[in-house]
Amino acid sequence: MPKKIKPVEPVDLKEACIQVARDFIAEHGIENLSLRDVARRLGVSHQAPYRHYPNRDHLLAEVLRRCFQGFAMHLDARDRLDDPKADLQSMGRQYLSYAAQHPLEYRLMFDTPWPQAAEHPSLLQDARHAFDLLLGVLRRIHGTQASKRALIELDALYIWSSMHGVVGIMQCKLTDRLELSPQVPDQAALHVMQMILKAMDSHR
Amino acid sequence: MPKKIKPVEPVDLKEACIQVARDFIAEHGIENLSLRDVARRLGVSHQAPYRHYPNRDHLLAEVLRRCFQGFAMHLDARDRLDDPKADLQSMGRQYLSYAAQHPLEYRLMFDTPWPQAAEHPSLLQDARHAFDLLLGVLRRIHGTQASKRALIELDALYIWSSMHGVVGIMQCKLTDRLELSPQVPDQAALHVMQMILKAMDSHR
DNA sequence: GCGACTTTGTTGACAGCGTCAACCATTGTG
DNA sequence: CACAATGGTTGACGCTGTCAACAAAGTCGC
Repeated sequence: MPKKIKPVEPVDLKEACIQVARDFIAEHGIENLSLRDVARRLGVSHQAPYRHYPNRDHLLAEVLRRCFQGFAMHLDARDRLDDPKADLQSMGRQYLSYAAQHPLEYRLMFDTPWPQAAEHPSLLQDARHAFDLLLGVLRRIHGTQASKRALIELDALYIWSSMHGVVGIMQCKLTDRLELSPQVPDQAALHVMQMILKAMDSHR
Repeated sequence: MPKKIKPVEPVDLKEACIQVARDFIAEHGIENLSLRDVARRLGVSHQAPYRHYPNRDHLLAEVLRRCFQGFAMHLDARDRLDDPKADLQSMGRQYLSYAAQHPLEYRLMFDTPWPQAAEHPSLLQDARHAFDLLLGVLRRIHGTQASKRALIELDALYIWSSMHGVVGIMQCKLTDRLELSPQVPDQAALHVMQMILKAMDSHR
């Protein structure tokens, strides 16, 4: 399977590596990705990518960054609604649809130990940008007073946690294996969103 | 570092492999664990473990199973309280303390792609047992009528999701990197538990 | 124009990995 | 005693990431 040679003569090998790596990960997940395979698919020697990335992790970090950009764009492309709580729901649905459409990228972003993040500040920045989208919606709900800042961040972490958790549980198909009631898996994500809104409603 | 030879002559190499693997994972995480290293630490040839495990994943599955057993025991060792909601909180705290004390095992159980679960039914069984502890507490809250079964399972998934999510976010130290308000990281887990209880309180 | 230097890519090596195959030692059991 | 099973060893294979040396081509100072 990894023999699919693509004898391109890329204008920019650096960029081509990222693209090939993204495609591979989207199809087969990150675990079996190797730099040598990337090189092979580009019809280039196994060391060529090393001219552009000091090591595997740096390529990974760049791929990860692109994923976060795509993720943020996906969230941004939601149906925007005037009512902030309705907008939060819309964002939640969009979060779920991203996870459903790009399960492997999702896992890469949120379930894979990051390559020494300190060494990749721009990665951090793009991740932060995605998080800011959530903070933005919450600011519309709670207001922008400085006193609310901590509350907003706590709610953001809570919402993110819950959504991330349910996606993770759905993705590893644990639901199948725990012998739950038949309708439960389908409803789980929705239920989580309802619970989040309930908890938000009873806010001080 | 992996040169630490331990020339034991174990009564049971099969068991010793598990123990060494567990120790290694608890100390260095799973990513760098290799069967050859396990063998080396046991002062045994690199193929010896293959007499007892057909491949790497089968050893991993066994390690994972032990982790779930330990995890369930930890949850079971909580302060048991008569009030079911207080007991749920107690369980939540215990969940957090497990994650704090055994971060690498925790990640192994919940953030690592499982070795083809279908092939390891006993692993599934032990994971299920841990989940049952949560279901048990929720049954004390919601009652045991059959009509409540789906609701209980949905709540269980929700609670698990939220707790798992916040642990994951705390563990990958994202909180440090998102430039949150200083007090937020400390309060995050607590806040999530409060939100869970709020959502549960406003139940139909 | 030309040498020096940089950029980009190639080839070849090395050690570590999981795994397969063949072989050896011990230990019951018929 | 023969024999098979059990548990361990040695050696190989192809894969990986990475290091080192080298080659070709472009770029700059003079």
